[in-house]
Amino acid sequence: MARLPLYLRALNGLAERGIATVSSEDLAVGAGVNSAKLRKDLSHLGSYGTRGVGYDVDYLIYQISRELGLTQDWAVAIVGVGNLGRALANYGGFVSRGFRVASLLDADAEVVGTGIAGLVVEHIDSLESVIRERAVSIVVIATPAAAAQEVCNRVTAAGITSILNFAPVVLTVPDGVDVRKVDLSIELQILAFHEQRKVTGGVDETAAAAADQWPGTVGMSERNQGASAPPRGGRT
Amino acid sequence: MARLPLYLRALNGLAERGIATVSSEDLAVGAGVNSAKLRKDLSHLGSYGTRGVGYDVDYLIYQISRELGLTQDWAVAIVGVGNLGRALANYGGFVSRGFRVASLLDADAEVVGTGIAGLVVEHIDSLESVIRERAVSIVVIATPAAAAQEVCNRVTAAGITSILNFAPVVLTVPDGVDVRKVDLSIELQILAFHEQRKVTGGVDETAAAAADQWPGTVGMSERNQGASAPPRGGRT
DNA sequence: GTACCTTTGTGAACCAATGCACAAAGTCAC
DNA sequence: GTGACTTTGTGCATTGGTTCACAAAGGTAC
Ligand SMILES: NC(=O)c1ccc[n+]([C@@H]2O[C@H](COP(=O)([O-])OP(=O)(O)OC[C@H]3O[C@@H](n4cnc5c(N)ncnc54)[C@H](O)[C@@H]3O)[C@@H](O)[C@H]2O)c1
Ligand SMILES: NC(=O)c1ccc[n+]([C@@H]2O[C@H](COP(=O)([O-])OP(=O)(O)OC[C@H]3O[C@@H](n4cnc5c(N)ncnc54)[C@H](O)[C@@H]3O)[C@@H](O)[C@H]2O)c1
Repeated sequence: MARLPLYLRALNGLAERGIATVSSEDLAVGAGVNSAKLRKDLSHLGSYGTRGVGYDVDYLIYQISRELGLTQDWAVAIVGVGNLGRALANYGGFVSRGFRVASLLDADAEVVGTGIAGLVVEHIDSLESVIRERAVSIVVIATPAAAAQEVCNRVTAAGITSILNFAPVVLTVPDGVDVRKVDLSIELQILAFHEQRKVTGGVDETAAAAADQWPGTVGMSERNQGASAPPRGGRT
Repeated sequence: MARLPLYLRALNGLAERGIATVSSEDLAVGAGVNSAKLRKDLSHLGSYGTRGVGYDVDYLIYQISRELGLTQDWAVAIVGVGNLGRALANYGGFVSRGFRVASLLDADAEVVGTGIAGLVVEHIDSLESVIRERAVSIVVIATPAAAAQEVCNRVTAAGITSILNFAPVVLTVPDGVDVRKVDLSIELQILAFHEQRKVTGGVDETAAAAADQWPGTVGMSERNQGASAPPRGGRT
């Protein structure tokens, strides 16, 4: 379940503050979810709670870590060492959670060879050998959008089945490969959407009126001009 | 709907390639969703398609942009100019989508005053005045976790109702405030979870065996050994 | 003008996830 | 030891979202 990391984060916070036991209710608040949902999620791992008392924090941390596979170290390679790649490389939050940055790779000769976060940036040509020799199992793609699919093809061909993609494109991958994407622009757009709703009290007031005046080239007048870029190829 | 930005991204890609019309089927592939879902989503905005032909790309871009509130400019302030804050400030993808970075703010005297992406980092003390004077409507929090709630309190008090949070904490906010969070560690943990499943063919093989040997303090002897580590500490 | 073909928009079935509510289980105080 | 209290684990109804499938709508060709 995708919420386990959230619980883990909350539990770690409790452990740091020296709290030994927590009820589903309190933990749910800390993780920002409903307590019934939390209990149901945890019950899928087994019966690790004690009725009348709650859950033992350390023990639950261990069980969730095990379930998530965090009891082992994962080698991660970051491809594309630009603004974002550098930030990721310097981020301490990965290492502390069992993710080890095993390699930084880039195509730019200016960047290759420079040192970042204790690593030397390697050339993208060595991608396959790095993956093989350092047992990399997760690849982070932080290249420009145009290069992402190409990088993706190479890493999947090299046997990688877990990819975290920051480039704003939908990656096409073989079956069995997991891709998770993070698109910050999309997050902002969703916020803007809600923000707009708050201001106008719904798009139906000012905007709907403006909806009809389409400033675009032709509108869809006579025959959708260039339109119908023959769907289905040039099948007509 | 949270998928509109995805469609918009795919549409922009089509527009750049000079494609004037697209069917729901093709667009769905480009956005990585089911075509029926896409049609249903779009029908919520109104009837903007043409049966037998599809959707006019430019017109649909306009309609979705309007729905998302992207026809106006949004002023964004980034609080916390560390590794991540700098990457965000340098990212061109925001500006091109109608988001303007109006201010960079930080608490560190070393950082305040330095120039990044054409802006000068300002001191966090001026947070409220910056928000007010530059009509900031969205705040991005990229501070360490410990400072996030405090920053959040201040910006909500200043009237902000849209926050994008990168710090790994659950923010508590007044009603009516939207918070979206991005936690990269969580993304990696989810990948690790699936990766582990692939390798072991389910946690029930090797791991379940290991489940009972809890290395924690007490170990739980007598009843239901592994399970139920004496909640409430080493209370025995 | 007519017949055919493509694609939309949507009713209806389906599925998964959510939340409620409560009995069972265990703790704590005395 | 006993009884009251707390909290888990889960059956069940509900909700929301996804997918199927198809009639209606419009375009294209001749
Ligand atoms: N910076 C951000 O805050 C941010 C936010 C959202 C999304 N993104 C996305 O993340 C990606 C990276 O952003 P960025 O700001 O770091 O861009 P950037 O241009 O600063 O960095 C991209 C890096 O990738 C390298 N690269 C290009 N082609 C490559 C290839 N084929 N193989 C390996 N490396 C290659 C470049 O040399 C460069 O160092 C982009 O797709 C961007 O849209 C970035
Ligand atoms: N760097 C990453 O790739 C990454 C990935 C995931 C999550 N995060 C999270 O994003 C946040 C920032 O990460 P980072 O790597 O940029 O950290 P960082 O330490 O490099 O930067 C944090 C910045 O915030 C400033 N700051 C501290 N307290 C402040 C306050 N009260 N007001 C304003 N500014 C303040 C600091 O001066 C510093 O410049 C952290 O919470 C981190 O967990 C970062």
